[in-house]
Amino acid sequence: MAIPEVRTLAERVFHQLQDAIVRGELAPGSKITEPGLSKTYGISRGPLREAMRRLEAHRLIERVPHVGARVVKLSMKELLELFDLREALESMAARLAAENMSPEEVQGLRDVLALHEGQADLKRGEAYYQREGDLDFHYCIVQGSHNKMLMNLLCNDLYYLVRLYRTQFSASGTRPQRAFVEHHRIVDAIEAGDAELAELLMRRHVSASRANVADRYAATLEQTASSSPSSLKN
Amino acid sequence: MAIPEVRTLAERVFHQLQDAIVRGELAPGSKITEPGLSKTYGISRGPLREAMRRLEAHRLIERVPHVGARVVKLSMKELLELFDLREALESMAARLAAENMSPEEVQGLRDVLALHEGQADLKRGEAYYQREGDLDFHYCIVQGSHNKMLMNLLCNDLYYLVRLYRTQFSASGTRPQRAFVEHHRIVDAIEAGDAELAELLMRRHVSASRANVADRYAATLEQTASSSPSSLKN
DNA sequence: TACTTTTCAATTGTCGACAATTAATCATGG
DNA sequence: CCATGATTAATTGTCGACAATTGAAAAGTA
Repeated sequence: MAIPEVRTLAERVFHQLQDAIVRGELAPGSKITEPGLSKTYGISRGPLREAMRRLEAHRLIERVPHVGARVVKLSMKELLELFDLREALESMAARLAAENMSPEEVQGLRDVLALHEGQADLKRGEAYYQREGDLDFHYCIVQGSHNKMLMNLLCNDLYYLVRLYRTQFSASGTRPQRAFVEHHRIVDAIEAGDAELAELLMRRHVSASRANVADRYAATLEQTASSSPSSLKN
Repeated sequence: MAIPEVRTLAERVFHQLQDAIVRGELAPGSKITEPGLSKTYGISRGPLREAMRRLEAHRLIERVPHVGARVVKLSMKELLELFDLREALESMAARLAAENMSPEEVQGLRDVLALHEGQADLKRGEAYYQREGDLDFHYCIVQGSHNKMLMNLLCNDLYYLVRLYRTQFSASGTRPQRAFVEHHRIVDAIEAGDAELAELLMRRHVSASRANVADRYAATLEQTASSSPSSLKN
């Protein structure tokens, strides 16, 4: 993930915390105290609080005045809502990408797909890495939309939330082959400049991914019916 | 606008600054210094910096490390991008609203429309207040989607940007009657539970609004062709 | 005069200390 | 034994001071 070079402590610790939360090193719902983090990262509370304010704006932590901050804990309901958002936004991105991407950019997309194809573990079920790759694919398309607002929204604001949900539900649930074919078809549509088709295919792609997550979650619910269904609340 | 009761200085000054920027009291592109604001609002730089970090995350100001912060200055390109976002998101909201709104909520929508209808200046061209009302209408529909992610995104993150653009381009350009009819038709579709139609109508509504803004801007551009076309850059 | 270098004032970044609020502990009474 | 209220420890909110960086004014040289 390569945290970019930063020039201030507040910025550095922001990225560090963001990463720690997304990776699950800071447990969801766990309380984070300023003196604690201050000691952990070796900085004073000033820049730390600034970093926390940014995390709060990005919805990675939740703060209550005079009480404290917690790593956001998510419900399946919200995860599905997030998928709905992505469906609306990424299908739009695909449409714009089909209209605006240059041949060079399309070639870049093809390269990304080829890279994934070479990934050995992709054909099998695991494919944790594929999740990254999958995201990179979506990343490229969003970039190809040439819509800065959309790029900021999806790649800066929502991206880390998506990764966080993924970690918290440990639902690296994949459907690699299927998704792979869909990716190819989407690129085909973009290359052909068929905006309408690209939009439709991306909408279906995200929707299918959502359904897949929902199904897997339902399955794990039944499996652990006896244990605490903690993720149900909210 | 009634700034909500806040329990900390940082939060209060955040809302104050947000309001000042959106209202145009802080000129777009103008540099804002911490000692200056600190004096203006009578607080120390600590909470002020936290407020600024939140404003930065909401894209109302832009910061450069060790240099300073400026009120965001916008281009017509970005405004149109923002409309594209709203088209995708609000049409989705309308669809969900048609599926999820209770009869009571629909009645609330009708009340909002009736309120606007009573507004005298609405029939004439000016109707600055209508913009507020128009937004309230959209607000209600977003709330009716019952999708918290969407509500946060549109009503907390993007709402102030929309208002800011509106102020900076002083494009209170309205098409009241037209928009009014469209609003009514959208509510009709929602009440009928016709999700598909509600989505389509909202999409057209936002799109028409976007076209209206673009046209007006093009007109003012031709009018002031001799003067400095400052809003063009970027 | 034009250009480089140096100085310097102003702003931002960071820190430690103090005040205010909270929630947890403990004591007290029913 | 439980409930209620006071006390206290810990955390958050706020502040002022100091260090670091920047941009511009001033001085010097060709």
